[in-house]
Amino acid sequence: MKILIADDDRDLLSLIAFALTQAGYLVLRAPDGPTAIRTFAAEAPDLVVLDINMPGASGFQVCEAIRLQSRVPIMMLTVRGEEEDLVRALELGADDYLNKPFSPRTLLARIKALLRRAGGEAGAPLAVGRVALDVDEHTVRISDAAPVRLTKLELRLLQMLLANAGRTVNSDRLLVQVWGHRNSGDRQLLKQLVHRLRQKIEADPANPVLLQTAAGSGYKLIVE
Amino acid sequence: MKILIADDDRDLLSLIAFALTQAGYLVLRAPDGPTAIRTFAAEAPDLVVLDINMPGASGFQVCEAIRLQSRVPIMMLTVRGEEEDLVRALELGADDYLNKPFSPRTLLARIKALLRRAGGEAGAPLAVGRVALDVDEHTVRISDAAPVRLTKLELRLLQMLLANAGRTVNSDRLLVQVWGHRNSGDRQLLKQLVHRLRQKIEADPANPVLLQTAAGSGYKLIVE
DNA sequence: GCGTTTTATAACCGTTCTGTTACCGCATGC
DNA sequence: GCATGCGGTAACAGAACGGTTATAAAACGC
Repeated sequence: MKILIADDDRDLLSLIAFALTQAGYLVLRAPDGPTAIRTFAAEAPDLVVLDINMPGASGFQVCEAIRLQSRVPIMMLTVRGEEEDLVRALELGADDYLNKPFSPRTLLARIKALLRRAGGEAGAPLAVGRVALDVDEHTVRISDAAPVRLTKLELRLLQMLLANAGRTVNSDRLLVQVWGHRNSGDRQLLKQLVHRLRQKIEADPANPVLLQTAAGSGYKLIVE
Repeated sequence: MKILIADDDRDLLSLIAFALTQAGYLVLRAPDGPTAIRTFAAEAPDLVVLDINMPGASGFQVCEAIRLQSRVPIMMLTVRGEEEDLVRALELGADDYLNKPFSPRTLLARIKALLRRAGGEAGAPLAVGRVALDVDEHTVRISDAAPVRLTKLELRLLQMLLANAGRTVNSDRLLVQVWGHRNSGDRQLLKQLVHRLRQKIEADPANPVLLQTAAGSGYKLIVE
């Protein structure tokens, strides 16, 4: 589980990072808004914690930017009493908020709750239906077949599709989440990667059952 | 074995340093928090002893800073009665504590115990399956073969793998845990170390059975 | 001090992965 | 018809990766 934390208070950032690392999460840090947006695109974390006051781009702007491309759970850090900020954050699509100051313990509890609510808090093997992904080992297992080894990019793509299992994921979003920086013109990369992934996970790659094309928009993973 | 001691009481520092040097350890001293953090980064000691009250940065802060990059054993020196401090220290990831005042003999005993159990991350046994690691002697024994001498780094790597026996350990994590500070670009170090370790513990180093490669992610130890 | 061991750095090689280019088939629309 | 856009496939070259060897630098033991 990857968690992105954006806060310009270095001490607080360290404290939070430490607490979450201890709890077994992989922590990504961002000291300001632009970095947060870039890191989000590059790493596709499973949850985002945003401070509202940050240099470069406020938590609001970051929240908005992220919501354009993802439904990842977002937690906002607010200052007690600033009711207006809170309302605005929730309107922009934040999922939860926490008043400063708070204890790491509280944050951890809320994060766990949020992840649970977001669906499938799984530790190592991320399994949905017939698809079981082992991120550590870089392998997938389809139904009861032998595990197949995946490359870094294949793994990322499958992670993204699995996180949105059953729903179509936009090609542009996949490009951003898998490669992190590419412009949307680079469709060929995705085409190739899908093709290579199908060779590995489909019984009949020419007639895909799991990884289906949504013509004109993107791809989706069928796991029933 | 390098031990870093951080304490602003010069007399106590000298006493401890003397006792540990006599016992055969290499002692690094730090009179304050920032120095401790800097020395840790530069020297990557095998154990850290921290006083809680120090100028510059408290033992808590130093502990936190170290834990962000390493799982090195940390012992905290506390004042009897300050229960809260103790709890906080352990929460921050300290491994043991000692109430002041204490005798050098007691400290030495506790340090030895800490170093002994430092191998396995959650107190894992030093012997798993066919691999038996003797941290004190710097040796491994595979099945019933003769014990093999290991260097410090080889030992550290094997400790980390053994602590996660059967599971893949990420290359970046290994770099951090074995060297303590390296950036992830330094793959060559790990490559070399794995190679040297295989020469020592594998029956056929060209076809490793115990220390296997997980392509794209890291290495794992197979102990069945 | 000296020689030995250990660790770091560099270079080379084969394999795998990734990005690129090209081509094919198909549907759409003029 | 033909041009165009889109998705799938094939082929290839450069990059990245892991293993190996060699050599330099640092640490260690005496």
